Amino acid sequence: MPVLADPSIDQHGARQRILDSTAELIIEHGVAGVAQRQIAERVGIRAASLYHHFASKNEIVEAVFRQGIDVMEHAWDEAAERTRGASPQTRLAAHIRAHLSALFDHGPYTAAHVTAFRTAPATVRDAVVPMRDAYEARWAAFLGELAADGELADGTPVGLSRLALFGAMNTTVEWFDADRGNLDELADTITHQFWNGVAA
Amino acid sequence: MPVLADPSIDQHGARQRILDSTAELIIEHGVAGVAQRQIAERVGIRAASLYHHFASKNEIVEAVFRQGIDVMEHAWDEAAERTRGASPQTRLAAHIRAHLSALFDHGPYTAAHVTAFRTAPATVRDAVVPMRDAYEARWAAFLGELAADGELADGTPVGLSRLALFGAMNTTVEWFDADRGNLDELADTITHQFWNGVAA
DNA sequence: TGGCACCCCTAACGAACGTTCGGTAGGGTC
DNA sequence: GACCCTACCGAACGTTCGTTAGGGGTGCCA
Repeated sequence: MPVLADPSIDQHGARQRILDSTAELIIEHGVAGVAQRQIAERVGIRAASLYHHFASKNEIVEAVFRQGIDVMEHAWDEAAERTRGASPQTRLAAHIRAHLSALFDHGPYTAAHVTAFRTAPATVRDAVVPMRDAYEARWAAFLGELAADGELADGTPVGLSRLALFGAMNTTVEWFDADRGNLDELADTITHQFWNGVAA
Repeated sequence: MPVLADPSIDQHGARQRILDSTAELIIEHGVAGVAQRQIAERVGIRAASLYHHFASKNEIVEAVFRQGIDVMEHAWDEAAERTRGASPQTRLAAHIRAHLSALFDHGPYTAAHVTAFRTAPATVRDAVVPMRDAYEARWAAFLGELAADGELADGTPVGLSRLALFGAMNTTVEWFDADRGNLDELADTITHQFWNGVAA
């Protein structure tokens, strides 16, 4: 069986380059602000050729979002495995760092997802919601476990706290420059602020 | 001088209804996802009639953003005046509550601004940036003052902490339902989390 | 009564949109 | 040599986009 001639390699390359360009453009202009001719130009093909790889624009967008959630989930799993049995704060720090890694270290997919999901067409949103929910459920379970173990302050509204943390993490894509800033420091700051607050 | 017959009242009415509809649509679909014919339909006029009130779509969007920042600034000023001389935590709580008020209590303008500014056309962004910066400067000065007074933990990266707080507050528009939830409770949660953290 | 802002209309413009179509170059398979 | 598949193309489709031109009606003021 020929390996080098495997056609799925080339296909994968083109497909992936389409998703890459789309994700970058979505971050910049939002879903509705991206034209397929723009995507095609970045990839180096014509707009009509996109239809060889995807059935529609929405299908491209959906694939971008799915990959963004995939990246988050893999980052979560890796962090969970690496810190199994560690202290609550260590595990929390690892998961926050993993989420930021998904946003900055593993392509533009997660950033495209968290910034543009809300304004995407309803059909796309509906198709992706279950994956989103599954990821959020991991966080909810983790924080619920911490609360049950008495690691969180009494009366902490776990759901609200989680959403506030998500907000703090996800909006970093609007101002954090991964090329200049230090992602570890950013993760430490967010972790410390979430855990201890800023008061003296 | 006739007051009821003031023509600026009617003009203001139509103009404001245009901005209102535009802001609502922007929150839902992003700037590029909103068509002028949609805006006009909500207002109850034809798309061409928008040009009696604004010179272009971008000018409408810019006016929405400006009003959104205006609302934030007024909310800030009101909170600052009301809590002058109070404790740091009281003042912080008032400003957080004021920012959330701007997002949920005073029309869709602030929500449209914080969610859609990043993906708006560059010309619109550039025109609005000075107003944005002025508002952020108020927060920066306030938190800097707290740090100088020793109210914040040593080594707190004030800039990063402020941006994380902004992220937590601004993303509430994605999930908080002002009709069901209690805005005071939300503000208290965010304030407490920012100040004290969630740890037991 | 006439004028004149003001507000909105119908109709239409060129450009850009997502999408479809038929076709072709190149390589692998029988 | 006939056939098929992959990857892409140019051209065009109908629709929608932001925008413009020109006109009509209403109400205040001289």
